[in-house]
Amino acid sequence: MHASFNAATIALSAPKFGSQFPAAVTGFAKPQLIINFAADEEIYGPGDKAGTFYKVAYGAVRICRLLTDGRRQIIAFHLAGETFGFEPGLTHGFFAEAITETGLRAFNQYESAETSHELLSLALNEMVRAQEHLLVVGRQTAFERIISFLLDISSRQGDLEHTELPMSRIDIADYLGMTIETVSRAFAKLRQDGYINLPNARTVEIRRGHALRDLCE
Amino acid sequence: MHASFNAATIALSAPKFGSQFPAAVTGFAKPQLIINFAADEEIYGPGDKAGTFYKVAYGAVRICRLLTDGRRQIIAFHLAGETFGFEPGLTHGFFAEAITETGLRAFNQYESAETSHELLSLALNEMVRAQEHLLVVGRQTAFERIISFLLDISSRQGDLEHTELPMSRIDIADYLGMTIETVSRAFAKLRQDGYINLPNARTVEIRRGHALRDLCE
DNA sequence: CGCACGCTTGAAGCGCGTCAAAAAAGGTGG
DNA sequence: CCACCTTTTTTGACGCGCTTCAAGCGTGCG
Repeated sequence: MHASFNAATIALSAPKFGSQFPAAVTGFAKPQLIINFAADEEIYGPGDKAGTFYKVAYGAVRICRLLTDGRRQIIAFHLAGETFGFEPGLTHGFFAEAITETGLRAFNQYESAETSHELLSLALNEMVRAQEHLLVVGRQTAFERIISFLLDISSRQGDLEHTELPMSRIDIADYLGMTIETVSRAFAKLRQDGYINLPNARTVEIRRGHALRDLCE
Repeated sequence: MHASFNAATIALSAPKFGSQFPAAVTGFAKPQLIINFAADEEIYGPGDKAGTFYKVAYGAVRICRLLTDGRRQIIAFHLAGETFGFEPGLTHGFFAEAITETGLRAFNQYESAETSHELLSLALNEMVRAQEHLLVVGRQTAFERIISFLLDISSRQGDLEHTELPMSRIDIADYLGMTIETVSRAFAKLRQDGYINLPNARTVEIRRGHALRDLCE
């Protein structure tokens, strides 16, 4: 909560960041302030002022939304190197929370016209990510969803054979629109069938990535 | 198929359109060419060259994606006045198809830097639409999904008490991640419980919109 | 150590999908 | 306008996949 407040404060009140944005987004920033969040700490929530976006320095972030009875849908996970936080209006409509201990670099969305094209590209990619996730959640079986998820995360981490899952089974379930029990059973089945190793609950070693790809098309 | 080819041709080879884009997007265009499509005609498909976006003059459009075994997910419906077609890469990743007889105005995405902000806004709105739809598909019951769908479509058409559905039950099912039978049963239940009238399969009269809103939160 | 929390596994129930067929709507030609 | 066909929608019966409920298991931390 405290660091969350700092995040907004720093990002919105430090005009000196302006000239660095274009370079920073592409990864060529000068040494820059990193805002740290503890596990499960809120980064922003519905109603909070928008206009800032974030690049994950380390850790992982979940974007989610709740129904009034507590049902939760995680819209996206963001890992190190990825960018999130853009919204069309003046305020956020979703929660962003640190999953593990996480560091973020903040950028002001309206600071520089030069970033507009870059920002458009990021927004479009995020749009497509959500759209493709719709296919997974809407039309794939529980088993296929887990496979899609594992292939997605492992490819984004760069190492197919050794994948660290920063998120809990509950997070995975709420991302894929299922329950933790079904998530767990799907993992167990994949291990039994020799597609993956599970040294522990948060580590996945994909053994037959190509075969897995075929299983969820 | 034939008109589909025309669409791409006209939009990409007519530089005279350039100066009109900013005004056109905001609805102040000079008289402009409308490309017509028959019902179920493809507007573009995966692999087709992107860089053009479209504003629906009349009719309705579905954006969808297929799994290899034929399962289909409709990502979005676009009604008269709405804009679609932006993609991050050089080629499209989805199908766009006319649902009914439809007329479109085409715009070149890269023609004018002035549209960049406007385009960003459109892309962000489309991103949020997809993200919110994820909550519906991932976490709501079949019954709630139908309610969300009806409220969404009717509000976009402007008239809550009299809503025309341009799309079939199959389209609705593929949009909400369910089957046509379940869609039909949900409609029947809503009618039995007095929430809606169904003069015919494509016309819905919402009788207790506020109560419906409460039912799906 | 022992409690707490996250994960796994089992058993039972239910919502939705599947299969099947009737009913309604739309389209065509006479 | 009606007869005939096709397509869409509705309705019913049944089965399965996933959720729910419940209990064990492993691991970390005070």
